[in-house]
Amino acid sequence: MESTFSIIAEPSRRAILSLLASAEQSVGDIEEHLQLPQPSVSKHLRVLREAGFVESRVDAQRRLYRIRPEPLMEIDAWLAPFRRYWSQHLDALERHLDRMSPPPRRKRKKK
Amino acid sequence: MESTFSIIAEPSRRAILSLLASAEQSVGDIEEHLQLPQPSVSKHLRVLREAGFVESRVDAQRRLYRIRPEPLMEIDAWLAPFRRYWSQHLDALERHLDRMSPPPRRKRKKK
DNA sequence: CAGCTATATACCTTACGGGGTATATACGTT
DNA sequence: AACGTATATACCCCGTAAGGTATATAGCTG
Repeated sequence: MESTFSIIAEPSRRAILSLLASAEQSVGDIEEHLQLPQPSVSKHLRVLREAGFVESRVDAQRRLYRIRPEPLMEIDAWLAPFRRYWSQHLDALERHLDRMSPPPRRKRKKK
Repeated sequence: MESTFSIIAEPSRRAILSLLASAEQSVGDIEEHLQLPQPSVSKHLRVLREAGFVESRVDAQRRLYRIRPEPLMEIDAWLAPFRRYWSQHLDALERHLDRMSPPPRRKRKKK
């Protein structure tokens, strides 16, 4: 687990980040909101912390986690060269997202 | 290998996409630019193609690959909720990138 | 201090994806 | 048709990361 990109490849980690986007949360808050086992949450938070996506502060026995934007900015920066393609496909995104929302179908080709 | 995000977790695939960002390329072109074995390039292209990141057209025995922006737009859209953090950290990104360029140190704690 | 709550870590197991190598397919050239 | 080039696919192997379970650590409360 090295790169910034592989960190956010994990769905639970993206969910955690999205949750933290609105506000600081404790481990327990995350556990409850996302319905994940506590050790799992802690493990993901460790990965996110070590990669700089989040930082924590202590509040009694809890740790409150919050977003650190730098790694996300890095991803945003990586996208820059592709933005010139955006314009032509203004509405194609919605269709794409619709098509992608059902479980990504595995293609069994040439049976 | 399902999600849009896990696709771009792979460094070679990101390199391929970056290469295609500037212009359409054949498999051989990619192979040579990135110094990757040909089967590896073909395999990555297959993954990228099935996930909608690229499309190909035929030119004699070659296949010319080009970017399809939708999945990248999806990532861009996912970043939206975090953009409100950008402003405070205008220059923090550079320092972050500097700090991250050497191999991400694995922490061996409590031996 | 004992016991409770909150969080972190260690350990085991398993699945999956990527690298490498060999081979198949498709088209082009002579 | 035979051969060469371009690309795709099949197969095997291995590392690694995620899930689950158990346990350790830290702080609070009585």
